[in-house]
Amino acid sequence: MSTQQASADAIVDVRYRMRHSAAHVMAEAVIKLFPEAQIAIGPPTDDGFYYDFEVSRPFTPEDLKKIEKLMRETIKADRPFSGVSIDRDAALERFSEQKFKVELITDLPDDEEITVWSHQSWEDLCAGRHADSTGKIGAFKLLSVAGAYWRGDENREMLQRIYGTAWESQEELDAYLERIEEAERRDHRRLGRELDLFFFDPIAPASPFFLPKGTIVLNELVDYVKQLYVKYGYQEVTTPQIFNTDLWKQSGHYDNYLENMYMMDVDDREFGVKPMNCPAHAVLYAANTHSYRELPIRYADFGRLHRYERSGVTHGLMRVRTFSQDDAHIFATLDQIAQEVNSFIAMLDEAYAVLGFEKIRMALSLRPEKRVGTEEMWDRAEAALTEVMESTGREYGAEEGEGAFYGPKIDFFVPDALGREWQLGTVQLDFSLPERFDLQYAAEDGSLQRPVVIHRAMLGSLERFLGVLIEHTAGALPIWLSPVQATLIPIADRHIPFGEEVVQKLRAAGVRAEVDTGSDRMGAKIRAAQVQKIPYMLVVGDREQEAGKVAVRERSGGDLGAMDVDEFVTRVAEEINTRA
RNA sequence: GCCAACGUAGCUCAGGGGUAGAGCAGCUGUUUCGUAAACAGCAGGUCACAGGUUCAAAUCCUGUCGUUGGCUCCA
Repeated sequence: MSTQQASADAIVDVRYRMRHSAAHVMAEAVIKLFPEAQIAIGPPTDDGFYYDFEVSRPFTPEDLKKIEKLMRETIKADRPFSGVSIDRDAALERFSEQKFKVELITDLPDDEEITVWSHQSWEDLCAGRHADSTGKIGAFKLLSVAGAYWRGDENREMLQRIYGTAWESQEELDAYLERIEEAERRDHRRLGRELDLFFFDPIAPASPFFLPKGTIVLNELVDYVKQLYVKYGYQEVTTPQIFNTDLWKQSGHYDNYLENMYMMDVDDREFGVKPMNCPAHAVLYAANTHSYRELPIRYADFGRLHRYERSGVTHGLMRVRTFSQDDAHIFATLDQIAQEVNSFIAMLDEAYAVLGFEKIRMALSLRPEKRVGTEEMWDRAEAALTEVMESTGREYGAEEGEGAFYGPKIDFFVPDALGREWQLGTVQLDFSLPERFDLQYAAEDGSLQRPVVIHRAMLGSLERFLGVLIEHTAGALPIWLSPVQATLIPIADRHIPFGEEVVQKLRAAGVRAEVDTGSDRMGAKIRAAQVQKIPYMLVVGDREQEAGKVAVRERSGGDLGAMDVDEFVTRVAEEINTRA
């Protein structure tokens, strides 16, 4: 282990202990104020801590202030932490008034050591790792109250969770709070409005309306994906939006996904709006006979999907009720799985590199308890995916039991501005769909064989992808995705005709450009363009007009000086075409 | 779906039982300006929706819808 790594781990450990200790001190304060409170658990988190309580009424902001005050007293008193091991009966006795602790103790395995950690004025059932004393807790702040189910089970008690954050020093705490504020400035919902990309209206809850500018971005993304599809051998198809429920019964969605579907009765028959493309692609495949020579067949579909999501789970563009994906289904032989997944990951890497996504987490999800298919199929499929993952030479997590019931999968996660992870890409093997739709191909020996289906999406939901992209770039999208790529800023009205000429040249070269003809001063026009994150601002005044040039300013603030109009047109068109 | 908070002009927000406010954006006029905000005027709201209390409700109460932060879910 490197020295650098060791010191990073040390910081993580110090923070873990400090935050874990802060949780204890907070519980002590809550019990002082609410003696009847039932306490649940209070662990440290990535940047803070929380503790769950069952109380007669929800906490108010005033309560948080009082709790903070009591916590400061305990921290100031600098009470030492110590842990002791006790036996089960003693533990049950000691926490007999605390039903959640009793439940925890009862559920601990027989050979598990039971410890109690105390900082003198308070003690808690706890596995430990604490600061030496309460004085080591540093700068902290209570952030919010939220409901949380006991043991994460929606059928159990709803508890009140208090979230807090704690850092070694006030400076660190301030820096953390500043990071949160910066993340809020990057919030895609806020930028989506400011940049005129999209908005939401209660008339269609959790369903975005894309304005012309937002639609340009989506279309550019799709155009790019289609370009990759040519290179990687995909065929685009177009399928219906609404299907008779016979399809959903055959695919299994009627039994397993009905609560997420929009259903309707027409002509005394029941129809469902598609939440996924796969059944339609199975119908497409089954419409013809297929030879092994044709495989793999890759059907791509940008069709719009609708999924009813429970109220309370939707979030801006990240989780919506209607969206489209760069979805495709690959019909292949078992032997082709590895190469197909490999090829998909190569394409995904290519796209993510172009889009500037670096922090990707990959997770391999393996067979769940409830599943279809034979053990041999699962063995082969998991082996194929594992082999592919290993061959990438990159880190990935293998998660037992997290696979879909129809096959194992690899998911690709990218964080948003606040560090919350969203699944974008996915590649999933499916043994169920080919069975349900009796899909076949003629093998080399003339026998009829069952293909495997690979579900895969690279960007995933285009809406979610755009949301993450906006947060990553703080709205300064790469030039090829920018709705307006260059804006002409005439210094006085007499320069507008020249500006229009330049814009015509830019547009002829495929550049999205416009003239700011308003009566604002140049400074205000520049500011407006900066706020809109337009990549290039082209100032034209007497000097430029006379010389047939434009004064080029980049949104980064860089001044490239005066350039010949043709030179700039060539340069910017090149930049756009290469997706630089 | 659950817990909580919030919903006032296009946006960001103030007001909090007695005739609806600001900034920005918009429109009009003046200004024609050299790299992040010229000046003036005008217009803009069933205070989410529906009930209730009251002489009087944006304000208090109830419900509904929506949004936000969590939880659960995420084939």
